[in-house]
Amino acid sequence: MLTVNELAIQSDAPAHVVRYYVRIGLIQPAGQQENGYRLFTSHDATRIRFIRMAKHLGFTLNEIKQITRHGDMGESPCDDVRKIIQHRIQENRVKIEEMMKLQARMEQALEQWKLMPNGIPDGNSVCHLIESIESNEDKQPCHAES
Amino acid sequence: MLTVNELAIQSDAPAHVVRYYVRIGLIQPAGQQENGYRLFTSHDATRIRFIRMAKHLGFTLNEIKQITRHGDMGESPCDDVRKIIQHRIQENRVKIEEMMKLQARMEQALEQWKLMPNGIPDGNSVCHLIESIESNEDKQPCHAES
DNA sequence: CTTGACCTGTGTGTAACACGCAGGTTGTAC
DNA sequence: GTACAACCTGCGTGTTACACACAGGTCAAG
Repeated sequence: MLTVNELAIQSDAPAHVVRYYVRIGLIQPAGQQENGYRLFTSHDATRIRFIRMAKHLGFTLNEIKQITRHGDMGESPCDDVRKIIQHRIQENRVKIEEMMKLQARMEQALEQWKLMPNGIPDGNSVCHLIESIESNEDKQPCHAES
Repeated sequence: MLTVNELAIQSDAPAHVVRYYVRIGLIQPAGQQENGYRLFTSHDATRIRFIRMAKHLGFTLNEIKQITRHGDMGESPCDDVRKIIQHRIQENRVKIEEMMKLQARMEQALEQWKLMPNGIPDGNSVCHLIESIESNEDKQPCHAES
């Protein structure tokens, strides 16, 4: 039987992360010491390593919870796993594109600002650097911000 | 004097976003109706448009708060603005790289799983698809997850 | 016995909203 | 003049995956 800290070492995860996983019900302690300390088995270390691998692959903790729940009930989670990651690939592609657009905007702004002096704000303007950018992008009615 | 909804229309931002900005103190109502409805001026509409522009450039709301605070005290925020965006460009570059690595991991996993059947979990394994990935990456002691 | 280092569970903070609630307001139909 | 529906109000809470703080418990050294 392992305490939180021992489990953290066994599973190669920070102790506060182990506590968090316990708190949200991703892992359950097998028992309890008389002083309230939670006790775990080496099976939980395996479980935590699984969680970390799944996270590394882009699964959220909620999805991992569903997957382990399925697993614990003897059902195969593999179909869900395939579906989720397909969806996540699409999502991520969009996010990356947005972040690259943001990157371009930021770099362009910084370049443009090199030639501009610092201004002192008045009632009409807060920061003329930022205000000088605005309508470079075409404004469609959709909301496509980061 | 404008109500929240009118201000939202004037500034081209969703009303719930306007309410949020009020809540965190990014904008303050100029007055109040006797029924508790908050009232704003057209100056606040300009302020909100500024906030949205700054956000579009990658500034966080906290940073924008600092910037507007500086501006309201008559100090030039321009130096901070330049520094922040330089830092943000570095940060964002790292994030994009991480997300592209994640993308590669996900795509590679999905490809690899095409040849694998769905398994039924037993006591040792939750999902053999996920477990089949693990040690492709070299494990450095640093934590380089998303 | 006391000191100090470490460990424990739990509460709260993070970013930027989204959503829901109970109640207030406005417009129209009757 | 009132009934009803649609809309609007402020505010509380939920979201993600932790990080940090806190007050107290535990253990070995001196």
